[in-house]
Amino acid sequence: MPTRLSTAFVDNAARLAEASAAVTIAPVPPDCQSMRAHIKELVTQALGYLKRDGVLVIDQAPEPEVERTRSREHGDYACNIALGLARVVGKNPRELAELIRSRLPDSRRVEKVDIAGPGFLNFFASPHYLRVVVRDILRAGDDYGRAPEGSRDDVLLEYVSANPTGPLHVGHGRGAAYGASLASILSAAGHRVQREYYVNDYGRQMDILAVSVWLRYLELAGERVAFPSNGYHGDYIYDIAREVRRRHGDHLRHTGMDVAEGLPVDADRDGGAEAHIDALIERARQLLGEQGYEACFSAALEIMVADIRDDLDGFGVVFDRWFSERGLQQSGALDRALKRLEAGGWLYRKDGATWFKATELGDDKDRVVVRENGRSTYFASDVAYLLDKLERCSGTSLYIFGADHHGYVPRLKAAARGLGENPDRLDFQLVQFAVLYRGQTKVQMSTRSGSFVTLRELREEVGNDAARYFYVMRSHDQHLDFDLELAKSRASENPVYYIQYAHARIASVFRKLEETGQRHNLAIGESSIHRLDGDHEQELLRSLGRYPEVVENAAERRSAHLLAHYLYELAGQFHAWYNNSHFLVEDEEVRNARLNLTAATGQVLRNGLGLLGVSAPEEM
RNA sequence: GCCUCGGUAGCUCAGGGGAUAGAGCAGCCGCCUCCUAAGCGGCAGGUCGCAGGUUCGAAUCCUGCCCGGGGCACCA
Repeated sequence: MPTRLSTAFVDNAARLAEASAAVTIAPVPPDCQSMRAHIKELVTQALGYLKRDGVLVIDQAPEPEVERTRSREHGDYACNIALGLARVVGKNPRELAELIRSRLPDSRRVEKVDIAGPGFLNFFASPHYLRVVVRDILRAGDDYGRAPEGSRDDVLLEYVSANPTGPLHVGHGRGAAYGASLASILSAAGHRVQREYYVNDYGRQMDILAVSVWLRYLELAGERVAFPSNGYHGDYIYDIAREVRRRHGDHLRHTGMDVAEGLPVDADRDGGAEAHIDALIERARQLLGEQGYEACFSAALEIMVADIRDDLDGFGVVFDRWFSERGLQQSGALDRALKRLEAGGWLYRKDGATWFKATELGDDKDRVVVRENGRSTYFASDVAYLLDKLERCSGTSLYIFGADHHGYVPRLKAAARGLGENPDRLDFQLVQFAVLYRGQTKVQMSTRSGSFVTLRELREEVGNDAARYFYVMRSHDQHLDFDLELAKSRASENPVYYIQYAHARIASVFRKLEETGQRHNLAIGESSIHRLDGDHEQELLRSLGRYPEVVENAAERRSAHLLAHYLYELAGQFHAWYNNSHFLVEDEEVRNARLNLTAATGQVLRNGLGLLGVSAPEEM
């Protein structure tokens, strides 16, 4: 197949775009595209030609699916479009494949195209392309694999959003690691990403926190008070109480008698514990007054949020905004959202409460938005926050929930409909649970037993790198067995160390080079890149070239584990090559070509690990 | 009961319409005078839970069943 400059096909593309609305042209120049996207476009254009010339009579050409082949015999990429389209246009698949092939624009990235099996189009990457991969990587550096910002729709990603009533535990850790990695991946794939943590700083659980803190505060002050069974029992409550004492001295002190007098019995049966703690909250409000209560409440909130934030920061998990639920009330956003539902006729009153007609919008039951007691529900805040998000973000509002929250999906979609918004702009990713193992034995997660439960303890035990990687190495959609022993192991069976070791080895090659007084000459390496003809080298080249589409794919499928797997594979290919051949050879062409490939591999490992929040050490 | 995620090698998991189903670990056998053996190579290992269906083609989609995780608040 003769080669033509790729600009030619861009021109073709532009002309075609005018000729046929069915053909859409991506705004990304071909050299920045992943190979997969590039081939997709070649096929799309061929279909466009066939359609324009009346050879194919179709309304809308389907978007071609291009996949990497499993076996080398089938080239590098395969497209099955002819198999799917054959029946629609009444031709046999192989014949159709031949037609498509005949109209494929030339590309220097494609060596040849075969028609195989029942009608697959098999694309073989050109040697030119494979060589250019190394050059591109070394030139783009940290930007290799990054699509231009804004080339995909904007995403507002909300994740973690754990209640600030206690420290993060290992379950939150998975959502945090997954969310942070996904945010980076989406951003690399060209989405503009806003990361948000929704702080539930309003409602009964927060009141219980405030009261728990206050009671511990009284205890520290020397009062004798019974602690409610439904309060927060963790030791961290004492820490907060100490801080409250430091700030407010004895100003919030009342006698144990005054606190306890006339409260319903704290009993497990018949909701006694609930009634007890509610009464306790009321009592705190009375005794402390609005200001005193608020002092206690806000200290508890502030300290807890600061702790969570510090924890996440230490884990490399960051947010652009910490969105306050209370803020929704204060700003009037909540009222506005309810009015919007009201205006659409989606609210009604029953039993003294205000209900949202979720059932008519796809949920399985109606939801209360304002309780009989006049307080709005958590769901009402959710609706208000949703509205706010959809107004602030032109694209997708992406939620990362623990799997136990899956029931929220239909009600939030219903809310979107009720607000008059398109529910397809919401995307929900459910993160399944992680179970910790120490070797073969399951780690019990009870707070009581003192075995570890917090994210911080996990990070301290296995380190941030292992924790970040382990959390995302399985599909988020899948239960995760997290083996602490494996995570700490410094051997090849531990995938994090295996990958990091590959990176460290690469750095060590360059250190060794310097020690021997030699220099890496990029230019010689580039012009000699054709000397990389060994099987291991060819395989590495192919994998390196695949990186951008791995990122693309991981973003589309919201699957960080695809990147984790890829890096593991890439590291494996490097180790195999390393063991199989020497880099610091006499021949200056071969040496520099190999050093270029080595440097490129290091760069891709670094970029990929960076997206996962894992460090790429120079030595280990 | 309803909703949801799953059942793929001894174990942990990829693959989620396509061409001979893949890794790692565990098992067995090999590889350091040489840039990190914290590594590499080889062998062995599978009725893709079961039964139907759709399709030119099903581990993959649909239905039913069996087995497991999780969820179904005027809680947050």
